Amino acid sequence: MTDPKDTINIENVVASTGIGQELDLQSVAMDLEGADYDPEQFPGLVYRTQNPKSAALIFRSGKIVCTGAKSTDDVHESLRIVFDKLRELQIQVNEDPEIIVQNIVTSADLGRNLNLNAIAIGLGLENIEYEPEQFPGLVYRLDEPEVVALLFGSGKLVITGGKKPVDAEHAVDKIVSRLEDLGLLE
Amino acid sequence: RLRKWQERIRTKDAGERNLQFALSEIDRMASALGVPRSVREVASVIYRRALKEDLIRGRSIEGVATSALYAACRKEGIPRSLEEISEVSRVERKEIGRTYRYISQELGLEMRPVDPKKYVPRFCSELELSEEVQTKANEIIEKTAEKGLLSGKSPTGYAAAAIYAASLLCNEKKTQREVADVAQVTEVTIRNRYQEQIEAMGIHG
DNA sequence: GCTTTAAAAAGTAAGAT
DNA sequence: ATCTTACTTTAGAAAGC
Repeated sequence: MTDPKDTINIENVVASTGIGQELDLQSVAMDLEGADYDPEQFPGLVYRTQNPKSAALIFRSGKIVCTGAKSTDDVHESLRIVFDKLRELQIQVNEDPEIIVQNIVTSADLGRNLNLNAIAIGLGLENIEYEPEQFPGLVYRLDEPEVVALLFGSGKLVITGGKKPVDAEHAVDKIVSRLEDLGLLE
Repeated sequence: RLRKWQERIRTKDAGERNLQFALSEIDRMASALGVPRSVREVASVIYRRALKEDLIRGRSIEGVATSALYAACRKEGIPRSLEEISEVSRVERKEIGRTYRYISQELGLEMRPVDPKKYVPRFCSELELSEEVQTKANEIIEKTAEKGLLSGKSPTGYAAAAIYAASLLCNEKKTQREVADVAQVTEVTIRNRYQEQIEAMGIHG
């Protein structure tokens, strides 16, 4: 059987950084083509990169949030593009701004259908949240690694809240062993 | 000092008034839903616990009261869907669901997922279906749920599909629209669940 | 608390064809 | 009846209301 760990795929990476300079978003919005800026609605300016695909939220303070990238490498590549665009507008950008990964969203497949009702009771009703009237996934919060897993009847799952790619692997291992111990993964 | 004393009384009175308002709202909604007195009592106990644990801060009294009633109905085995609950509340469905999940978690209510069979008697009586249909619908729910068909599916849609299927099998046919209306789900949902259930039961209509 | 961004999972819903 | 689009849930940062 294929190891569920091998089915892990990073779907989204959220990271934050800063250019170390204050910005006049109004003028940046004018000069940067494709920029969306509506301060009434949200204080950040939205700038999307195409390759790799991502969305950067640029703030007046010079801080930036990058989301939508498929890997940590893509986050760095996307932000490199954003930094260069800003430099083209004669804006000073620090040499190598520190980029901090804040969250990684992953998907995986256990390869078996899951009986969520049995899992809810097996894992302990106090540890899970399963309200199929509101959402089809069972919400399972792990302490180590500190991530949240959404389990579906198809055996597919989503893991979010991790800061390193290995967090998802550890989470999948723990979930698999716990379900096996309960005899709910057969 | 005298002033502080008055403030305490004022605060106490305000708190008392809020509690009375919440309890009267629970009573009003419970009456509108036609649930027994035991459910209102369970709901008020849940509300008082939420109040004691300070879970109302940042939330509306009405929202917590409605969620307490929703939880109470489930605890008492006569669930009302969020859709039904929201019709007698001035709080919107999404907010009721969120608040319910919050107080359920914080108070450790350990609520089990709603069993679709719990909706069968009420839905069937609204449709004027016989005891035979109810028994058949329960059987369909029981057997298909055992095969894992229930995972992730909404209890009302699941029950509605089983009732629709049972009505056909017992020659007391109700249209998908009629069943969809009492269960407050779409015909598409009934169609989808019905198809899966029939397949799993090895039946053909 | 909310606002905005992106992305997956699967169920449900609404409007169009 | 089927298709498309959209909304539900999870996490996290940003600045401001």
